[in-house]
Amino acid sequence: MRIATWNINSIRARADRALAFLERTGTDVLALQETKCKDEQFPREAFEAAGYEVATLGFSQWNGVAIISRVGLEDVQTTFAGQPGFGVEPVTEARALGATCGGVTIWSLYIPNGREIDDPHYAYKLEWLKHLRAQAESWITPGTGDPDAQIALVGDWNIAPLDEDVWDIEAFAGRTHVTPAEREAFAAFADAGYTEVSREHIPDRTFTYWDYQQLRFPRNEGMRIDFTYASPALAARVTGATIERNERKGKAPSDHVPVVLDLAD
DNA sequence: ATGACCAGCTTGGCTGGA
Repeated sequence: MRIATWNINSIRARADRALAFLERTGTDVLALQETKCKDEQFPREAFEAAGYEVATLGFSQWNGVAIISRVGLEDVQTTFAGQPGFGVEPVTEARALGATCGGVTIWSLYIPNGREIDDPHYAYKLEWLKHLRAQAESWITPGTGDPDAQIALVGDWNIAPLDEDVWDIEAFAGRTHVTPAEREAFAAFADAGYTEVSREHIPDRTFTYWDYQQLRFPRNEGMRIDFTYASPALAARVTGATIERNERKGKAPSDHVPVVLDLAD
């Protein structure tokens, strides 16, 4: 089975790219982030015509996640327990969508950006990750969950875990995505029993995001912020991973590219 | 060329992205 995650940066602007990607790579399950549309605006028919089922979560033009599967799409969940909202009167955002596809529970995750270190969105980001981690741990803990569960936490984590995950760490002084607190929040998923399964298959300094501005892509000045955490039972099935760098080329690309994961049958 | 932001909505100048 082949699963992939991609921050598409508007599904309406790039449905053709997503369809071509599915056909070209033979991906069975695609988790999307930043679909940037309400559920009723999602171009689901195009994917259904290609033989996929579609689950979407979109409240407005911001955020938005989806799962597209041709190996079943069951038990759709539109939040995780305890998912924080943003604001004084917390508003839940469209950032987490779970579904079971071919026996694997896939969570399409769009972790909050954080904006600036002194912005309330930064504290929100850390809180969001803390609660997701607590739930993810419970899902594979005996008693509250199933130690044999096959769970994939995939998406745009908006964190560069290592200095080599950005083109120039000195350019990120005082910025989000590289702070110790964010990196600790990311590493906490490993402490909870999950393994980030893409890195061992992909060379260092292979990026998943390049800003549209300042020739960042031609200069390969990017960031690696899209990751795939797997539960123990799922991690044991991973046979390979790729970053689809060529998806950043051509007409009207997303600023992120897909991360593809291959699983043994 | 991989080339000097892009998306959506309020449709024209904002916000959000990272």
